[in-house]
Amino acid sequence: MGLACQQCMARNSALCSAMDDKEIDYLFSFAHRVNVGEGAYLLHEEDSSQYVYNLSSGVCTLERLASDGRRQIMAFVYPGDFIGIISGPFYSVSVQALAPVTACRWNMKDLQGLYQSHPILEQKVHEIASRVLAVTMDQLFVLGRKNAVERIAYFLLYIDERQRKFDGHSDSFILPMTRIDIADYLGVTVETVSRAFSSLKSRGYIELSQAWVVTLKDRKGLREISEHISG
Amino acid sequence: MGLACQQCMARNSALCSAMDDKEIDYLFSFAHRVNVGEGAYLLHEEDSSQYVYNLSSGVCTLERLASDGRRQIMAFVYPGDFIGIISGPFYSVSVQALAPVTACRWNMKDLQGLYQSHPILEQKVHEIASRVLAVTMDQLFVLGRKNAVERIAYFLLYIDERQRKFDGHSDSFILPMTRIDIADYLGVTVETVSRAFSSLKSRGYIELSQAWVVTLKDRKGLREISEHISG
DNA sequence: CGTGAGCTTGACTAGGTTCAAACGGGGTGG
DNA sequence: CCACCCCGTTTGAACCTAGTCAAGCTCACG
Repeated sequence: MGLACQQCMARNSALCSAMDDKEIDYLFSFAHRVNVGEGAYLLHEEDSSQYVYNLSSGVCTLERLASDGRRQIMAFVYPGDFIGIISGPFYSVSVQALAPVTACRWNMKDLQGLYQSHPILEQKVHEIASRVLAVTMDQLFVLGRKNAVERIAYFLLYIDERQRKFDGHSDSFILPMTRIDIADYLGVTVETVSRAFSSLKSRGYIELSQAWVVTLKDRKGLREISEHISG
Repeated sequence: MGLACQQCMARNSALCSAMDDKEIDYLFSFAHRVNVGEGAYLLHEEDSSQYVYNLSSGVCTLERLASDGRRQIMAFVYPGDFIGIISGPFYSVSVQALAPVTACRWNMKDLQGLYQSHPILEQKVHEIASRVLAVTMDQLFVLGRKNAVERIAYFLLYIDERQRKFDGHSDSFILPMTRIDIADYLGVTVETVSRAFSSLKSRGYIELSQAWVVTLKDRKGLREISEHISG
């Protein structure tokens, strides 16, 4: 377990970075490793929230599905992110793997038990939850007030930010999600996503060597677009 | 202070309800009372988050303002609600009073200091934060996937729910916010809000004796509309 | 080399925005 | 006390963005 943690992609996550190697080993001695395949669900919104997960590898969507089929993706979950850190009876979102996923899982009770000996843990967990709330509010603003192209520009900068630490510091990255996922994240249709990509491409802001390989040619320009700065 | 707490409209809030009268008195011995007038800001998004507030009376908007004037209201804050329970350097939203507001204010440090002697406090605070996150995600779904009339139906049921405990159990309630506020909450324009109200009114789902006095004539119907159940 | 899933593009439609005007109710000043 | 005004709301008409439906394209895979 100790070795696995040293190599874990989540090694520098908000939680782990607060502890030294020995403490991490101790924390992870309570953890179970979980694997789920592409398209499978790590958890469902109606499940009782007894587990907390820390994503080690892969990418997930955090989503909610309406009875009529409409879907809203709340967030994309990357290695190092925590899932299920809520104190309520149920997760209120489902988590689906976009690519094969490995994660560490704790019993909520175990984790809460550790709070007494490691009070920093509880504080960190609260910090993580606060961060999630702030990001969700960013997203609220996007869905409430931005148009299609602004949303895509925002999305690309956001993904760039999130994946930079995995993909290295190049200007290109590979999108792990489909256009449908992007549409369901940004509250638009696939066609609108596609048209916005094409628009940004034809105007020279991005390059698409393949549909899912994006190169940001003009970050500053994208930022102006996403912030609605007419220039 | 003890007497004030007994009468406080927030007496049954998530936090207070976890403690007995004596504990509440102790908790509130650390609190300061704050008043702000209509239209004034209780706090700004860029302020450092050193205080936590508990609204005693009045109603606030929790909002974010873009440089180009676009505004998104994240939530309406009612008596008993907490504001600023985040562990990050800044509030990331501003809080504006729709009507004259009184609130109890704690120093975040003081509150955190109480965690040791009253561990239930920390747990409750986390529960409140979790609830806020879940509600914000409901809101995300609304902005991402619902049309104008569905949004208004959802909004009316939500306000009804929230205000029922203050306005009594009648079918009518008084909206404390303007149409513009509703528009900025639901991610549409004032005109669209107004048209949706008119539509629901002409179809018999609601009554408007004055613009801000709403009577729900058919809660079930409104629920079906807000859930997009075609009937 | 054929197939199919995912992506793009086009033409048309619809729902919401924009701009403009009228309405209504509460408050102020003559 | 009434006329006037102002602000928020409603309504109307034109416009436009994004949605819908349909066809064609690309590329990975069998």
